[in-house]
Amino acid sequence: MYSRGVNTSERLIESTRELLWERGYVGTSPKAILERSGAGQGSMYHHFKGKPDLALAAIRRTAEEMRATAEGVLGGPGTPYERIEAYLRRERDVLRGCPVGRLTMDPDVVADDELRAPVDETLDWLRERIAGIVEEGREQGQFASSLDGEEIAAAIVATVQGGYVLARAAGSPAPFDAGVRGLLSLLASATPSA
Amino acid sequence: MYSRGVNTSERLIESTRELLWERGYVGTSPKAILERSGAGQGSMYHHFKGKPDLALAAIRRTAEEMRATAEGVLGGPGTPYERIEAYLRRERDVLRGCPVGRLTMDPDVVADDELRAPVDETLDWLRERIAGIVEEGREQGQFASSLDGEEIAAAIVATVQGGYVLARAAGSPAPFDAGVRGLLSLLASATPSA
DNA sequence: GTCTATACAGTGATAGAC
DNA sequence: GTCTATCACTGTATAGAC
Repeated sequence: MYSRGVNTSERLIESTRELLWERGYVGTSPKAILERSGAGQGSMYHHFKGKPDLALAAIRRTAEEMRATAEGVLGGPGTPYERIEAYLRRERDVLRGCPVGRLTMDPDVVADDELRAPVDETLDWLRERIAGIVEEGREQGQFASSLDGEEIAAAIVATVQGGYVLARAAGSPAPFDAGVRGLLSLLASATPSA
Repeated sequence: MYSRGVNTSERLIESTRELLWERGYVGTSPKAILERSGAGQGSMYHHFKGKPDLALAAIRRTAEEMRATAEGVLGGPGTPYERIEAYLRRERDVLRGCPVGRLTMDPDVVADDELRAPVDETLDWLRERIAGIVEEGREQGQFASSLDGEEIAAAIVATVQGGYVLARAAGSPAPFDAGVRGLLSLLASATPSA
């Protein structure tokens, strides 16, 4: 429940974001959204065309937020390795998983191009952003020239996304942290001089 | 009486396995299972206590199968690096995702210890199995002694699980393959002599 | 073991009053 | 803009006949 200062449309979107993160698209019912937001049936269908429309607004906002969070770390100070390390080690609520990545396991999201688009664009942007940083590191001689920026970036983002899977399976953040350490140890040893 | 082919209980389990893979636990209804298996309502509740009980049987079988498939590659011939490469490059229906890993995004599976157990045990076994191979490679001098077997194994399994996420987001297997190549390039360069 | 009938809450949406 | 009423349909399960 949100304070009365925030308008109904806003509360609906925020409640939907929470539920999509917790239960996914298939597992989130309009009824649950209404209960959490404190809005009535009529309000929801006044502001949004239906469940997919509201979910789209929620997914777009979550995607934007994830992008901003990542950019805050990746665009920070430090060497390429340090910025990648900062991204990998950044504080996360590991057991909750990634609010964007989890949507890829939702059949109704993947089947709908409009719902999938923000997910695709965000993860694509993230890989490109990291690929550029790896290339930067190569040019500076921090990484071996044999490395491919896009491939390393894909491995980095996959390690994070897969780390969530392992952590949720285990009921503990430990496998996530182990994977991150493993990847960083490989990256650290992939220097031209090593 | 085997003359009529596969028995009903078997068909129910197989149909449930398919649906869990395609739509997850929350997205799979008893009705859909009955339609796909050709069984009637009564048969299902005769053989199984309900949806969770049937799902448990299906998940256990899928987990066993995944383990056998992985062991087939990891226990094969070749150096430690080659066996890990064989595991990473093994043919996969990438866009369908991992039938075990995808269950970790299902709130009702993660919330139920009995349903989560086969998922946990399988991914845990996989990490341990690969960790042993990495240790083997270290002892043989193929991998740098600075590497930690369990950490590298976590990174490997996470790259696969996360690769599925990236591929499904993109609607293409390309990011999965890129991540695998990236990880292998890092592993290949993490030799004591490199 | 399998079938049909039944139950009853939940889902996703529409209609119309205020 | 928001509310309540209503609706057709699905989800999950039980009962009892065959």
